[in-house]
Amino acid sequence: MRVGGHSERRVKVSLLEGSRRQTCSDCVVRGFAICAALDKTELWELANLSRHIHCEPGTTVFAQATMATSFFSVLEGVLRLYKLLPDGRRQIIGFALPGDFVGLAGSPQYEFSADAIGAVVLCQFSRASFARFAENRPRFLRRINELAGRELSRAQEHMVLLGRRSAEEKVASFLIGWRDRLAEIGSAGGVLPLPMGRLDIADYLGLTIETVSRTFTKLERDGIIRILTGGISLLDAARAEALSAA
Amino acid sequence: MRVGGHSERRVKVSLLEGSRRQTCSDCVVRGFAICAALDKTELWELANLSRHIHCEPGTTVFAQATMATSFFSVLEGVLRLYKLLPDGRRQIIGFALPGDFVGLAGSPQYEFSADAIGAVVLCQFSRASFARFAENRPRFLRRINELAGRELSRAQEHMVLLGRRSAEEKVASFLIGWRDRLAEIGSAGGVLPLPMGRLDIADYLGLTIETVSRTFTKLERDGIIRILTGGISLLDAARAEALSAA
DNA sequence: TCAAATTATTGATCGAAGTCAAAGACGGTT
DNA sequence: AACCGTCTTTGACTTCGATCAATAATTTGA
Repeated sequence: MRVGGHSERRVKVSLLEGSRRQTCSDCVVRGFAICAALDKTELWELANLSRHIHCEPGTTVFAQATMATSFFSVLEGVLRLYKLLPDGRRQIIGFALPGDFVGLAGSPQYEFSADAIGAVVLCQFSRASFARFAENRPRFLRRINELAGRELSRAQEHMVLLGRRSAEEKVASFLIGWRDRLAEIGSAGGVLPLPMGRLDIADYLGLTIETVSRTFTKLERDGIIRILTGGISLLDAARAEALSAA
Repeated sequence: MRVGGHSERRVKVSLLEGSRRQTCSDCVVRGFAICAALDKTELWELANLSRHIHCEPGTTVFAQATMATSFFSVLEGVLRLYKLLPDGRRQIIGFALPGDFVGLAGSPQYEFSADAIGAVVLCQFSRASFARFAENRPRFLRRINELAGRELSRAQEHMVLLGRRSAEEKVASFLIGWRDRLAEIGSAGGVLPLPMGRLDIADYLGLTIETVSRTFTKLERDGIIRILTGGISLLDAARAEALSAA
């Protein structure tokens, strides 16, 4: 039974149930995805290079060290992006949300793996045709730079978290960061859905599943969050932010 | 006195003593820096936007959260790039070597600080004029993408290191990675100069200075490295690589 | 609606890395 | 060459998070 008197049946939280469209011009992520930099004609051209794909929960979209033949833009759902060590240790390097562009790599192979958490819809481009399309479109190239810069900046913030923060700070930072990312893509507040499991959170934060679980429990005991099935509710955002900042 | 019978006076190792030129076309880093994508005319134009600056050891080139008015390309020496937490904890997110381009940020403020380790020569660009120069040069923009992608890929590898590797693996990975980066820019082998101090290494690896020192000593006891002042010699590269990979 | 499988929580114990403290080595200066 | 300040190494001890192990909650599927 849960500690702290919260043994009632947990409220179920779900996430990002959008409608599906088939044309780029009224795409769900049109405003903030890679294609935000394009005009109508270009959009139509790019549409002809793309196809939508639907992934079942748990599907691997692409695997580390395989040939990087495609790029993807997330339309719906969440991907976990991770790298594996030869002995099976896993580091999740990020979660991709609607609007995120995934698969850009320096090398001809993917440098990490990506799989679907829950159902996912992707916009797929062949690497070659995408590169050809981008080649002489400075506006588009600048847009790619912009997204890559944002990605890099997130990676740097994550290095600080992994290298220099305590377990409690890590979990609090994760919750605040997740909340902010959902807010960016326009998700409701109040309750925070966490579609990924504890193991994913652990592998994202460089912790074990037990430590994550204990830390969630501690945050709940301290009145900072309320644990729900499939998510949490942020009872004391200010305190969580304080933990997450310092 | 050193453990293991290595108490003789240590050999001093120094690094990257190149000659200085004032024109772009025979710049030391011409082959692999950002400007590798430019033709003669463009190079001349870009040269007019840049000035060389020399930094004393320890100088801060730019500080986190200040206005990002300039970009830099490293010509000689090494910069440490780091983020600070409010309470003073530091995470070094990378070392910038000759050819590296530094200061690209999503935001108008620098997202990390950079200071010189030893003497450093930089090629400085004003952000605004650099952006204007790049704006309509797809080749140049693609070059920026390429460098940013490499940077991102390094950051991802570093997240795995910080989140999922033991102290010994961290130190071994650092040494192998450093060796490979020096090799890329054409540095001699045999002895590996380490211009940064133990504290820098610790803050890069998410460890304390004591743990780094103990780990160096252990690697030396195990016959994998030999500790020299200002560097190490890799006695058993294969064993170090094994530690660093798995 | 119940049983099996999966995922999350909790407890007890262990160990890798951190902390505190002291000594040793090195580099610069006079 | 001797002194001073800084950086590095080593030792003793502590602690945070990992590991091992069991229980509880939730989901799935017949």
